[in-house]
This record gives sequence, structure tokens and C-alpha cells, in this order.
Amino acid sequence: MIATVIKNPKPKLETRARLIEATARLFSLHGYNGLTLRSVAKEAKANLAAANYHFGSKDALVLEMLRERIQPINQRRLELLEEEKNNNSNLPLGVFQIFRTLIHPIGEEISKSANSRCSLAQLVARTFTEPTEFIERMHHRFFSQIAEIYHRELSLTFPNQPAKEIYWHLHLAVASMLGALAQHRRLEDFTKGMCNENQVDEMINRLTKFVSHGFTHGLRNSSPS
Amino acid sequence: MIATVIKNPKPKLETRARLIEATARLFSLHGYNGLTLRSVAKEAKANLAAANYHFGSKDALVLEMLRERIQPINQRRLELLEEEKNNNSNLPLGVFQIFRTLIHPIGEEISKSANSRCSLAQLVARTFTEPTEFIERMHHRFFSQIAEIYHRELSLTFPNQPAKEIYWHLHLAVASMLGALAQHRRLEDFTKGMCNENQVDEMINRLTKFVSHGFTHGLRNSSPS
DNA sequence: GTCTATAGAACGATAGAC
DNA sequence: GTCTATCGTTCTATAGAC
Repeated sequence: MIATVIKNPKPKLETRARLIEATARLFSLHGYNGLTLRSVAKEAKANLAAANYHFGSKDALVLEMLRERIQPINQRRLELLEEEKNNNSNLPLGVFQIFRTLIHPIGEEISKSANSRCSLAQLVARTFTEPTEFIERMHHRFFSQIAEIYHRELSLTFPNQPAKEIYWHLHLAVASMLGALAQHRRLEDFTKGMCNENQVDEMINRLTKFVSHGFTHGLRNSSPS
Repeated sequence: MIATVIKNPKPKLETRARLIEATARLFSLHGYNGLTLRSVAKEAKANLAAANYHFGSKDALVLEMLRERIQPINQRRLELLEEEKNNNSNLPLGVFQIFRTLIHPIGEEISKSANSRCSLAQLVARTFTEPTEFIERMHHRFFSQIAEIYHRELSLTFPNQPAKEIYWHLHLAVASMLGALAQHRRLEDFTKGMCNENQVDEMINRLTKFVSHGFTHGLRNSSPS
């Protein structure tokens, strides 16, 4: 019994983690089809068979990687939303406040990952263009929950707007957010160097403002709180 | 000499065109890496060697397909921009007018392609997430021209805004447009069926409004014409 | 858990007959 | 222009030694 406890003093979980990290990097660079187990093994300095041992298949590896990256962001969103609601007690939240809780968590993660060699922005962007069925299913599961929560919150802020109108513009807001994240690496090029792509905070702030105004003024009869 | 003229009474250009069409469809579905010459040949009911014969390589085939789809849209944009400028003689154009010329041409093409089996929206979206080098280069070439033109036009409309500010929000506007196009097929799902993804016109109109307001009100001191 | 070795299939590209 | 046949490469996945 004691032996069982002492066993694995150094659990050597590293390989698994390295595989996940390499998968994230290569997936965001080359997409699902461009990612090969060989490239993952090489990048992670692991053996070719390691990925199949730890995850069973290429599909399972990519899914696990996505799950590990996306879930903390969604949790943080809900946390921030709760915080804002507690601070404002019974008042409906402002549009800007709401979208800040949606956009900032992913901005924070992108800032964190800015120094690493894998851009979270590009990873998220890619998962939303990849039509591989299991990725679609995963996003549906991840996102339909949180979309309902934000729809409800925005309905409180714009009580005179029909659900459909809120849906339309929430859809546009989310699409804009994803587009901005996906295009972020092009910013410096696009602006001929005038805007720096390293200032993630500035991008997030501008994006939040952009989206809030697009949402509010796009509505038929805007009645912001 | 006469023989030379009579030759090719039925030029049999079909195969080439079918290859292009199949490439567009498969590229937008599976991305560059997911597209195989075998799948293209099958889809186009052509021979496996046909693609290499007509285009030389997989790269060249995809590039030619992209060129044929993107260039007419950009031309239409410039046409519409000229029309608006002629109608307004010397006045600077409104933001909404400007973004309409940017967004409507691609909306028209998407509407046209709605009945075909290849969604232009998804194709465009994909080219903007694929980081394959030659696609990046192509977009740089296609887009840097037209970005400058729109930047100049917006600077006339907002003469008090520094170039950097215009760049920032033009970038966000373009990113939003691309995001909305990319996410369009998710609309019906996202809204639990309340919004119909077949109404491309409605999407384009809402998007144009959304982007115009985001652009205008996002600026530090907005002074729309 | 990590390795080597390899099976079995699919890939891009080309040569050469028609 | 279109075809068949095939080369050389690379892929996912697995079997089995350590």
C-alpha cells in the first residue's frame, strides 16, 4: 500500500502538457488538417506514438486542447458578469459593462499568451472557421450556454427590444469580436506600422467601445440604460 | 489558315472551369490543407492529372481560384465609390455611404452564390484565417490597395481625426465585416431559429449600420458629415 | 510511459500513351 | 486535353520491446 503511495514521486505529466501546448500552437498556425501528429511530436520533443498513447487519436488531442483553453475564459466571463451585477445591485447593466465582461477575459488571456509562441487570438479565430464537425459541435456546446446568458442580460438593459433584435445584434457583436481577434495580427501591416499589434489592451478597449456602439445604435429604437 | 480558325469549334474550356469551381467549394469547406487534388478531381468529374496540367500545381490552382472570386468584388467596390462621389460632387461622403460601397458588393456576390453549393462568405472567411504564406501575400496585394483608398475617403469625412485613429477603426470595421461573413452560417443556430441566415440582404444592411456606428462613435471626437 | 518499427492508406506530381 | 500508371513522400495508427 505504501509503495502505491510513494510510486510516481515525479508524476512526469510533462509530456502530456507539452503535447497539448504543441497542438495549440500548430493548430492555430495550420488548422486541423494542417496539424500532423508528427509535427506535434517534433514540436513537443516527444515521441510520435506519445499522442496516440495519451489521447487515443488526433481528434481527441485537439478537442482536449480546445477544452483546456476555452473553458477558463468562459468561467471568467461569468465571474465578471456576476461581479458587475453585484456592484449594480438591481439596476440593469450598461451595454459597455456587459460587453466588457464578454471581451476582456479573452483579452487577458491573449495578453498572457503574447510572449509565448502561440497566439490565443489566432487559435480562437481558427476554431471559428474550421468546419470540422466535432469542432462545430464543441462550439455549439460551449457557446450556446453563454449566448443565452448574454442575451438575457442585454434584454434587461433594452427591455423594449424584441428578442430577435437583441439576437441579431448580439450575433453581430460576437462576430465582430471574433473577426477583430482573428485579424489582430494583421493590424500592424494593415496600418502601415501606425498601430502596434502588441498593444492588446488598446485593441480590447477600442473593440469593446466599437461593439457597444454598434450594438446600441444599430437597434431600431435604442434605449440604453 | 482556315483550319486554324475553324479549330476548336467547342473550345472545351469546361474542365478548367469545373476545376476552379470544385476548388472553391472544397477550399471553403476544408481549407488549403484539407483540399486534395484527388478530391478536386472527383468533385469536378475530371481526371487526377487535369489540375496539374491546367495550373501546374496545387498552389497555383488555389491562387487562381481566389483571384477570380476576389477581383470582381474589389472592382465593384471602386465602381460604387466612384458613383457615390459623382452623385455628391464635392461633398465628403457619409460614413454609411462609404461602408455601403465596401460591404454591399460582397453581399451581392454572397446572395448570388446562395443557391450554389459553395458559400462565398465561408470562402472569404477562410482565406482570412489561413496563414499559409502565399495566401497572406495575395491578400496583402489585394487589400493594401483598397485599404488606402478607403482610408483616404474616411479621412475626408473626418478631417479632424489623425490618420492613426482612422486606421484603427477602419481595421475594426473590416475585421467586423469579415467576422460577420464568417459567422453568418451560424446565425440561425445562434439565434435558435429567430433569425434566418437566408436573408443575406438583411444581414448586409444591419452589418453596414453596425459598422458605421461602431466606427463613428468609437472615434475620440466624432464629427460625422 | 516511452521508444522503434512498420503497416496501410492518401498525398502531390509526373511520364507517356492516346 | 485527357487518360492510366506509378514514383517518392507523408500521413494516422498500432504492435511490441524496454
